Amino acid sequence: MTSTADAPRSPGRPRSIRADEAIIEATLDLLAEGSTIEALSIEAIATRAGVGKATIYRRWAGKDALLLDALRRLKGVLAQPAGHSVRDDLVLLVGAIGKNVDPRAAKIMPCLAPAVNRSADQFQLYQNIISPRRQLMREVLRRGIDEGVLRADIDVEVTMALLTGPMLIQRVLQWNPDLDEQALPERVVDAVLEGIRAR
Amino acid sequence: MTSTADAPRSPGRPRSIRADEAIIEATLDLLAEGSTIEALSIEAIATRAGVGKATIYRRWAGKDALLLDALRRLKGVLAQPAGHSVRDDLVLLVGAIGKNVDPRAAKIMPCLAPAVNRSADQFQLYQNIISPRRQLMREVLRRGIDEGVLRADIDVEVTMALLTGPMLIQRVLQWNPDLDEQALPERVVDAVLEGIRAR
DNA sequence: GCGTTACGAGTCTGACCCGTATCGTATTTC
DNA sequence: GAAATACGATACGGGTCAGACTCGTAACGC
Repeated sequence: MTSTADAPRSPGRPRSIRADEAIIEATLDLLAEGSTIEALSIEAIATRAGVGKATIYRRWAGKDALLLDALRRLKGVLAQPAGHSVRDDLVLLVGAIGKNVDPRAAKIMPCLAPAVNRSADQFQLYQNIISPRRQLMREVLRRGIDEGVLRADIDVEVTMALLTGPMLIQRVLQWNPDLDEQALPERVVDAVLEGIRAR
Repeated sequence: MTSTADAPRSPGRPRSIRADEAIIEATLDLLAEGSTIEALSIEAIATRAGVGKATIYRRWAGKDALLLDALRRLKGVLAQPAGHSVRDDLVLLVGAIGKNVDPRAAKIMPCLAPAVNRSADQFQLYQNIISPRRQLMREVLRRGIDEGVLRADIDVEVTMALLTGPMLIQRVLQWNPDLDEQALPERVVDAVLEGIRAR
């Protein structure tokens, strides 16, 4: 955002907060309605927000800067594991993957996949968003090891990929349309816990 | 492609096969260089291929049809599991996920994620590409169950997601930059086989 | 009230692109 | 050699968009 933290009381009419909101909301709405990131035009955003183009350019340097701000709004709150059962905590965390407070996020997220690998900035943004969630899961796994519920020799990072991957490809890519997304978190956690080898 | 199977010997100059090649190659090259699907223009392809635009429109109805043909070239050959050890076969199949003969595919694949969920056609195309691979893995898992190597009560579809997901998010999304992609297939298969619960 | 800044709406220039058409030329069959 | 079809190149009208700009108006501090 352009705004500096300090506000030495500048003269003139202050910027409209409603315009800020409207621009961000319009951006997210358009994305959620199916527009691709690059098909999204400042003109369309301005029209949708009921705002002049200049009002947008006055706040952001360009589409990228605006998008960055808009996408930040999508970060849902972190799920809070209860801390009783390791299994239940994992089910909660796995179920929270790709599930955001803002329903628009579900439509928007898949669009970010290509962007993430093209610019280092966007890759960093992505990592910043997911790393706290990853940390949460890491802690639960470590707790499981400490409590003796999980084997001590597991690779925690691989295990996180194991738990996250299935849910992510299903939610983002619709990898297998026949899978029951509702029941998946539990299924995944239990399968990973027990293993599939016959005993 | 436009070409009909039968060739009743049409008069006039035949279409240049080199042009066909050049157009497809130019398309894949541009995509691999970072162009997004929708940023890709017929004009850019024509220029890159050293070809007139008309030559492209003579062959394909539009960008979509051309892309469809071009992307078909990326399908790698199916990995062929040896059929001895279930574990080794799974490691082979998991390692083959997202790994294509054409090195450009790695750059192009992430771009398809958004497209897949926007049009039913493209979703179908995607499913057509992955479903034979899925079938291959399904057969290995079934064989494992029949041979008594795998538990009989596992959900085969969930297990496939379990094996595929981690590899896919790592190869396509670079989900965790610190993970050793080389060793991942083996790690994933073994973890899924053994489970992580302490015993 | 005055200077300052923001506002929505609109205009303008210069890109870029699509899809078609038209050049003159090349390559094929009959 | 004539008809047919392809070729690369280029021009065309129609479209969208970026950004910078201009209006007349609105909100703020002094």
